[in-house]
Amino acid sequence: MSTPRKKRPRPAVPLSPEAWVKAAQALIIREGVSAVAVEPLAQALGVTKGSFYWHFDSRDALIRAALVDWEQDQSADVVTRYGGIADPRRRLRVLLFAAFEDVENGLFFAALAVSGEDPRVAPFLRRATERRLAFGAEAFMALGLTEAEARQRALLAYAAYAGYFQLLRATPKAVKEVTDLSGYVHQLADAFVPARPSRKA
Amino acid sequence: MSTPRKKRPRPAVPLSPEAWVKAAQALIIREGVSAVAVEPLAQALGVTKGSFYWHFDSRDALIRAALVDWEQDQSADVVTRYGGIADPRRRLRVLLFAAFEDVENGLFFAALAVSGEDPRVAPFLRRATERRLAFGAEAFMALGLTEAEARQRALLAYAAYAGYFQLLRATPKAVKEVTDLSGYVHQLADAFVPARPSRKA
DNA sequence: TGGCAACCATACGCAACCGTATTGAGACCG
DNA sequence: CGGTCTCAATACGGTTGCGTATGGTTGCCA
Repeated sequence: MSTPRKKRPRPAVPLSPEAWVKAAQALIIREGVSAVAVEPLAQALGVTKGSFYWHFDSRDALIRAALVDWEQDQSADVVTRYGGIADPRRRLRVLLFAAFEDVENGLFFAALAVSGEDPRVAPFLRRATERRLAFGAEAFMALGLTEAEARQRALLAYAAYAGYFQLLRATPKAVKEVTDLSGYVHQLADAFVPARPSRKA
Repeated sequence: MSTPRKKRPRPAVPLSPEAWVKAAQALIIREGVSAVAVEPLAQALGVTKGSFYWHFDSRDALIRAALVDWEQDQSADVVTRYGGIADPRRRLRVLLFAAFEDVENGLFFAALAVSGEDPRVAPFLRRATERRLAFGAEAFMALGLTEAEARQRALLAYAAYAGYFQLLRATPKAVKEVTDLSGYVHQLADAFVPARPSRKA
């Protein structure tokens, strides 16, 4: 009972919109987009709706903001990793390992895929998927595959990626007791990225 | 205005619990478990809640019934297809093709994965996943892989399966414009099921 | 010190949905 | 014809969450 503030304690530091966005993203990862509700979220942050509706126009606005924030991180990441690597084989393998390493991002994507019918989510999911598939197909074409082959293989690799995180999200136990993520990705890479001429049985 | 029934027309044929279960399953495929709501569902079936609560104790009971029904179809299917095939290589390939061919089932599974945190669906999802992974690992071990290798490869193949239907569910356009499902599965099978000794470059 | 803007609480109306209680219509059967 | 069983409509109360209105507290600034 040091400084008895008059009535309501008033949180030490005011909430920024970013705090709401981060909290929403964390919630999306754990429970999906539909779980982003204003009142429970406010309670978790130690405030009430009154605060939320000062920062945002609506629940939808918060969801949009969370998705936009994610999408921007996304593209920044891809560009960063993409720029340097010239050799297409190495590029693909680095991409694969980087993708699987970013668990947060993978789980977020899986959570979005869960709510793919949601009109708020759909465009983000579509853009992310198309961008990634196009990127993969391009890389496989650089390896010498025809466009049709490359797109098919990119879809395959991407499905393995998406499925992995879906399983990790839905039944983490079943996944973790099997592997050794690194071994998994190695298998994936070996199976999908055509090996160099020199290869053993 | 042939037979002017007194007041309410009374649906021609009474609703059975099965009708509710089927409707719930269709809804799960399209919009996920959380979309299974009694009143909208009743409206879609042309009746009201009063009917529903005669057949079922609660909304949860309906969801459980829908999941149980699915799970039983599942095991029946697996047993049917599994029984005959002795050659492990063929067994794996047949299994893969059969799995991808059953689009309904794949989409239903993907929808469940969406609601994996839901305590009502979690056990069903877990059982289905474990059963499938165990089956896959067993088949790969029959091909001569060690247990660790086999489980890893089963996880990989299953992730490709789950991811495919996740993508099909979330962004069908991106998937369909690529492939030719048959070609996709062929690639998958060729990549994961070790080829016979005789093999070309 | 008065005023204004930022930030938040409280209270309210509203909609969707769950579950219960009660009533009612038709079918079958004695 | 009366009873009873099946299936469904209606009406009600409760909960959760959205969005709005309004007012209160704090800090800054003229």
